[in-house]
Amino acid sequence: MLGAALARCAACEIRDQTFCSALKYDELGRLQSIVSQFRVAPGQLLFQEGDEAGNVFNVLSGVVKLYKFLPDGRRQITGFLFAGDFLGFAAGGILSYSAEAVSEIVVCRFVRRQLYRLFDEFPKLESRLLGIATDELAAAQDQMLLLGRKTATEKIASFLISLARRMKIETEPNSTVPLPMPRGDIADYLGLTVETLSRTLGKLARDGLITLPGVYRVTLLRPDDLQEIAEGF
Amino acid sequence: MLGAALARCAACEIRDQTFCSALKYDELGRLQSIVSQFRVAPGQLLFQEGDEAGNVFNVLSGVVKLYKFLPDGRRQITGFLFAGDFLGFAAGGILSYSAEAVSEIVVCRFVRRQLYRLFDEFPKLESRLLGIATDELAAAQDQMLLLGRKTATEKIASFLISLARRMKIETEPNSTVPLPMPRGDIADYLGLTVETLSRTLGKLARDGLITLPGVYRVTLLRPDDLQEIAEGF
DNA sequence: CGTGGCTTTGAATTACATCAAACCTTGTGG
DNA sequence: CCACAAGGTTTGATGTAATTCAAAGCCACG
Repeated sequence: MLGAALARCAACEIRDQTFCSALKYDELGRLQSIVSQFRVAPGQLLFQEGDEAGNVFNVLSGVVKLYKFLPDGRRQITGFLFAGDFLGFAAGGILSYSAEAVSEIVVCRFVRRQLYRLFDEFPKLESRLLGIATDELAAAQDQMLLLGRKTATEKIASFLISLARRMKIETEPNSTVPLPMPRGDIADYLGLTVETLSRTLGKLARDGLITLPGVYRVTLLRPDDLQEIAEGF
Repeated sequence: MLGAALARCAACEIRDQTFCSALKYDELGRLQSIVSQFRVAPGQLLFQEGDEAGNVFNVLSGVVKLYKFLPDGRRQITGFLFAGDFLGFAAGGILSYSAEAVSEIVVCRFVRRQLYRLFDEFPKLESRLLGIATDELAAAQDQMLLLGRKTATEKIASFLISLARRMKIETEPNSTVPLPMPRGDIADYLGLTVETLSRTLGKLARDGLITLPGVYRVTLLRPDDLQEIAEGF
């Protein structure tokens, strides 16, 4: 991480997408006093599997990936995080996954103990965090269904649809969605190889469901059909 | 569910394994006043995907499975729950998965709004629930790694080891672990077919890692080797 | 002692992985 | 400004782990 910068919570553009919005405007000072802001270059780690869970983060901009390894190098990406997302949940104070910047990112960093100490003063913060954890649990179950039971085509359709949703792009015909991560990351998120991913994207394009205007962009020609495929029809 | 029965929280044998232990002994009365106890037969639903999240539960005894379906009947079991486990987390007040008794079970049922109302009075309850959600999130990530990247053999080894752990059975050579669910459930939990599951269990037995003294029992002959396989070595 | 539902075993198929090579990009240094 | 590495992506040929389809055991229960 490069140098820290002062956060200006009151002026935060994405406050209402984060747990910070659990606090009222005039309570933000307490948060601001324990937060610092960082810029992180692509490929840099925010933390690693096995680390003490010293810090937690809010993503202000850019993309973060969470992942776990097997000893021989097989990797499963368990989530991509975007602006407004929280990271740092850790069972037993030890992180069981790694977090790495995919693009250049800006994050707000909280010392976990300081943030958790604020819970006494503002229980709404903890409620909000429980709500976030609950949402993530639901998303994790969706991903288990995807990994365990969907075909390559269904996995990719699901990914494109949910990416569009996460990026708040209207899924009307011909809307274009950025793919802000390389093929290897998408493959490791979907439990596929890059070759299968590439071939299956090609097939979706040949079938007239998408076009690939560039490596890092997809146009959804028939999002409704894509959605049906994603859901397993 | 059959008739309700009065709960006796003060006498609860597994209180220290549940969120209830967040309350002191003399505070249990507040919990007891909002809980009722039920016996549920195998195959009966506690709730279903799409339901309003009206109730939450603690499992007192028996085994519960959580699962999601695709429209054509493909199923992913996202978790098995045992004595002491909590269920009912729901994003946005709607349940995104179903819960069904595998064996005969006994559960404590709370009306969700009543329990969540207690959070104001006892913030420790909410902290505990956040801790539980955090643990489940970590387990969910482990399961994603399993589903996305492990081989059939590794999946089954992982399942046997974690089942032994969940059931608090010492994993020393020759300890026997009950398999309290049918093959179809295990397969749908591991993202396999029953045939592959059956064949791979057979292979583990032929390789001298386990024996199958009955359909619903496994003896772990070499748990350490099994663990190594589970972790992907 | 059937009979229906699990479980196991067998043979054939296939979706996806692996191995291999060609094809871009993008950045860098001559 | 161009040549050319270097890394990511796509395409092709082949291999295989797991699925599918099928049938035979095996209980457990009425």
